[in-house]
Formats: sequence, C-alpha cells, structure tokens
Amino acid sequence: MPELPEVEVTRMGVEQALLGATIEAVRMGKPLRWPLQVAPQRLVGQRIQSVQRRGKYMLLQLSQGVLLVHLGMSGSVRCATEVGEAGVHDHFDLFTTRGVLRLTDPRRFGAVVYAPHMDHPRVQQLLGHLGVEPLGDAFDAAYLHAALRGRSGSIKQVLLAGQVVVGVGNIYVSESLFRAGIHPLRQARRVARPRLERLVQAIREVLQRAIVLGGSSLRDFKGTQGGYGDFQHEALVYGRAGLPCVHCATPIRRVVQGQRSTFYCVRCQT
DNA sequence: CACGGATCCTGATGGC
DNA sequence: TGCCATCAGGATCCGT
Repeated sequence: MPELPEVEVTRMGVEQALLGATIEAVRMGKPLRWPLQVAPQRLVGQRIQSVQRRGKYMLLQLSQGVLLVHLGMSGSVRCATEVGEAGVHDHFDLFTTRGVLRLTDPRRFGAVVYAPHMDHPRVQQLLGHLGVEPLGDAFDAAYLHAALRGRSGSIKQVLLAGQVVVGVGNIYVSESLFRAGIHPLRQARRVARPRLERLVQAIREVLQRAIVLGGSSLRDFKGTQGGYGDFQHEALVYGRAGLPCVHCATPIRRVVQGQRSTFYCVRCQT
C-alpha cells in the first residue's frame, strides 16, 4: 500500500504526536519482515529527536540510534494517547511520554529496524542503493535522462524499482505516466527528453496532491489519526480497467508487468 | 550489472 | 454456505 505520500502523511502525524517524547516501553507482536536488531529494552529511555523520511522509510532519530519503519504493503501507524488491547495484526507498539505509536500490518511485509547511527552498515544496506527523492531539487529531466540511459526495461518497472527515483509505487507510477502521456511498456531509455520534463512534473504533482489528500486508501491504509486518504477518488487510470479514459473515452487497459498491474490509456499514452 | 521471476504473508472478493 | 482461484499499496533474492 504505502507509497511515498502515505509514508509522508504518516511521518507528519508521528512528528506531530510524538516529537520530543521519551520511550517508556516497547511491545512486539509477530515477527515482521526483518528483525529489530536490538533488544527492545534498549529503546527505553531514548528520546524521539526527529521524524524524517527517506523513500518509503520513516526514520525516527532517537537519542542513541535510529529506528527505520517500513509499512510494506499493508502497514499503517496509529498514534494515540490510549490504545486498546493489541489485535492480532498489531506487531509493534512504542509507549512514550506523549502517547502510543502502534504499527498494524496484516501481511507483515513491513519492518522496524534499529541501528545505533545512520552510518551503520544496516542503514547503508537498506537505504544506500535508493534513488533520488522525487520532491527534491536533484530530481529533474537532466538527471532522469542520464539515469535512464542504457536501461532496457520498461519505464514503468524502472521507476517502480526505486533505484532511479524513490517513493513512486504501483498506484502513482500509473497515474504519473498517464499524466505525462508515456506508455508504461516503453523502454526507459527511449523516453524522449520533452517527455521526461513532463514526467518529472507529473510525478511531483501527483505525489504532492496525494499528500494533501492524505494518501490513497484502497482498503486498509489509515493515517495516524485513523482517517482514510482520499487520493483514490482522483485516480485517472489506477483501478479503472474497462472504464472510459477521462480524456478520450477509450477504455482503460490493465496489463501485468512483473506481477504487478499497470493501468493506462492506449490512445493517450505512447 | 541489469533483467525477469519467485517469494514472503494474510485477507477480501468473486465465481461456481 | 463452502471452496477455490485471484488479487492486493513492496522489496529482496536468485538465477541468467
């Protein structure tokens, strides 16, 4: 589920709720994708000094280390002063002086990983290969042009892989390519420069709009206050197979690339 | 090194 | 109602 907008919405909520709080207790449920890498007790007494984001990771800077939180496909984080009894899908709780952070993740593709500092090899392992931030200054057509040179894979899959640009997941990649008029099956290196300009703009606008709307809630994503995101109502192609294209009325097509659905308009996207 | 495919896990949904 | 197949926001690992 969570792509960059959902993680950013989560990050802002956690920052609002728990910045400056001190961890008092930790509860862990079933194992997530990767081990925490530290005895939970070592988190106790540490203060949450900042809440940042890198790609789809949320980074909690603690007094003596960093906590990397990934929401996987089905994760969401709730912040509250009180939470009830942990349910079967609640796999990580941080009890702090300002309230509780609870990670709920039915499929358990998410992760919470601790490292003593940002230069630690584990952090490098998880974040080191990531591409540029799509909302940052480094992401422009010149960069994309250079980064896509020699890439024979489809533009959709190259963007999704996260090594060129991060945070653009399965929903927003379809939405961005539609807005840029680029066919998702086109080889990445064959996207002409003017199209790359449009693509950069489209990715930025789609992600920013999704953040404003609180992300997309296809089924289980919720913000830290428990509310749903609304971007899915503005999706122009994602999940709209067979429905008319908003520009030309041609039925939207669904294809599968790398076991993931892609939605596009055969007429508007070339 | 870049690529495509299999894989982790659980729940929702739709067809019969 | 039950059963089975299919699909779901991600990212890593493993061959080629």
